[in-house]
Amino acid sequence: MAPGSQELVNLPSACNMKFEALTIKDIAKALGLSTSTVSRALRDSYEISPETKKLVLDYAALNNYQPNPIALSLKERRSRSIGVIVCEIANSFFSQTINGIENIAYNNGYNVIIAQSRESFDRELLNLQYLTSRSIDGLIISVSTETKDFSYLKELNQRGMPIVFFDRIVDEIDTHKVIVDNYKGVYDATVHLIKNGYRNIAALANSGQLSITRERLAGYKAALADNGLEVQDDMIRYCEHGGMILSEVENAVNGLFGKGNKGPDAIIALADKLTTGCLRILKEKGRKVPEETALIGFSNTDLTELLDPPLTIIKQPAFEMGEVATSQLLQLIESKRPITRFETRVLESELLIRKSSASKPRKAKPVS
Amino acid sequence: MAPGSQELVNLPSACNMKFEALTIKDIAKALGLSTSTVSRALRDSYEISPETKKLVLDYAALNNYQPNPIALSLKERRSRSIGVIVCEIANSFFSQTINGIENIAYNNGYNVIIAQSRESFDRELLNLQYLTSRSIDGLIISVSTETKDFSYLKELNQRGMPIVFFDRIVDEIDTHKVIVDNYKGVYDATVHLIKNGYRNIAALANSGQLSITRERLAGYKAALADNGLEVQDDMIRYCEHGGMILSEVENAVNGLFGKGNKGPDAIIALADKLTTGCLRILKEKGRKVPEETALIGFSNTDLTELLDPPLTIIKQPAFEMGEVATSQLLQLIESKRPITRFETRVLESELLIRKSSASKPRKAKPVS
DNA sequence: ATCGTTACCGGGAACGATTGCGTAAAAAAA
DNA sequence: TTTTTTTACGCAATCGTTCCCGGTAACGAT
Repeated sequence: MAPGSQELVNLPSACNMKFEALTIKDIAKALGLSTSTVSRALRDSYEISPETKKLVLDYAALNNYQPNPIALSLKERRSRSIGVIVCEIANSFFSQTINGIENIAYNNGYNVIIAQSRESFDRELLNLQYLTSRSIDGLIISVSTETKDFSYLKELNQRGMPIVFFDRIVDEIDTHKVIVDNYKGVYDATVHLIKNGYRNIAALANSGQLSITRERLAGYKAALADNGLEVQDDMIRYCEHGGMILSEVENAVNGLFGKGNKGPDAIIALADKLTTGCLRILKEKGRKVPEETALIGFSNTDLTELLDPPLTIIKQPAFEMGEVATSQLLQLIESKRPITRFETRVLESELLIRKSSASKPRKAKPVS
Repeated sequence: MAPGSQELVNLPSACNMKFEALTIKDIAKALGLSTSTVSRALRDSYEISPETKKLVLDYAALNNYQPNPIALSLKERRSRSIGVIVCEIANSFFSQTINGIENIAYNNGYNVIIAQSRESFDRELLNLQYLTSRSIDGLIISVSTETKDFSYLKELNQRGMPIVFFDRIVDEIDTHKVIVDNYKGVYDATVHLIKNGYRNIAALANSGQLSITRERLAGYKAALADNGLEVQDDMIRYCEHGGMILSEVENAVNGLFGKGNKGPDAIIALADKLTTGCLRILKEKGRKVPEETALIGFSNTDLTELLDPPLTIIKQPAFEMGEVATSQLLQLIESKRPITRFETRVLESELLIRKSSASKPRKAKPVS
């Protein structure tokens, strides 16, 4: 009896208690071949005769053979999965970024393992260890607002783990990065406020060591300076926990309206969570937006349009950022020879002007 | 020379091009032991002398040994990862659920692979195949609004894949499930509208075959009936794509305000995406909320409070739902003997009353 | 001195797939 | 017909880990 004429139905029966996938060994046994032959037939090796190939291929197709990715991973010493660490996925910016990441990753046969730092350095470290212990092939990360110590990431990178940073990048680690032009985005937004008559503009920022904080504040300061306005240090407030705790934002905003000063007539919030947090606090304090205090800030929620008032926002191309980051990472992973020249892709942010930054009703004299 | 006195520093050097993890074999060689002994020492077997154990354990700790999860997976025929399919993670409800899922999963040494169906049946199927080919140990899923054919899921389940449904469940597949009391949630919300003077209440729903649609509409109809109001079929509109396409919501809402009828004085939206979508359309149409049309709906965004007007919402305990679903799944996965009795956990939703459903200004006669 | 017990440890076969190498048989060249 | 080449396949090692078998000491009991 020819091998192929055997019954094709002796696959693991559907009544098995536990799902047992068809293996290459099963095919070999069923067809009276060796596993090597089956493996080569499936990979379309030239060493296998057309007849045998057809036999194997047909059997595999009929019984829905799927190569075991775990065995492959062990053999090839790669897991075909990449790790992503963000502070939280419930944040629109990050969930959109993840969409972009998954888009590219899945198309290239990689799966994505997502972890959340929740703006905590400890959790970030924990996630990092977890992910590396799950032997990921590469890492995409936007560091937490608490992170000051990058030694672990640095060491990981030096030991050969491909890493791509996005949004909150780390200057001292040389690798691919994706950001928006934070300087320009905030500069333009600040100028927009100034043009609309605001003169006492405060900034609400994440912790100072964050790349986005530095770049965005630089844009803010430059815009003020270029328009003859003084940069006042007490008009810049930092939120060490990135607005994860509302009371932190509350303290920051209250600080702006502290004793003695009349408070800012506009606030620019330099992160998603801070923007909506700030609006919430302003409403709680009963300050009218934009009449008493204008508000503008980074955000990627499409709900900002429906807020009261509709919020002027700086929007990042989150989806695209995820796509770019993943392409860069896959390049690092799949490159034959080590890559030494790294790129930092800078995308453009978008300023969506709405009511929260409407022209200031001028009841006083024009600006000095 | 005693085995332990060897140098402990000949680990894979940090200058390796590619990160090479320490294996049990390396430890064995370095310590002059066999791999079996090292393995047993690490697992604290009684067969190993305390001295040898200490030797191995110290060496492992010093050189930061991490067992290779892939090799373990291959040996134990389990991947220690679970798949999650939701329609989109950018949806607050789902991202919060995922938080709950990850919380439990990570604490139990599982990792989570997330896939998005984007309310498309085809993508759901694709994800399903992808996840199973990545040999996940179990699946948590909320089916897409398009899904009418559950045969693939059913077959998968019958072949032994543990599955837990949440939110959008499938009645015909017998397994653990987590939902909220959709009937009661909508019933109460509808009664709330009636109490506030609304009489012509429309419902905006996902596609009709979805479990949540059926349950929620039942609550809606019962509330109307119990209060002597007639259920009008043209006051119920369906969105086959779950509001992923805004024009779909627009058509549905426009249908409500069609020719001849004066339109509803209140709308209850039976899904997150529909709620905000509906508000957007109402605003575009220039209809005042709640004066002309009240709005109430499912939502889990904390931004609804800041909307114009602040939205009355039915909020689901998303985080808890994720936790419960994961606990159930782990129970299915790790149970020694097959589980035949399944539970459907029903949690309570929360009605947060805000301005969008405020009492109707009564200019007419009280109700008949 | 011999046997049985206990304590400790190693050999080697799995898990599922790939791959270098060896080698039959068949085909081609001599 | 003999030699060489080609074709087509199998054997066995490998990846990192576990675990079933052994096996060998030491020790007390007989």
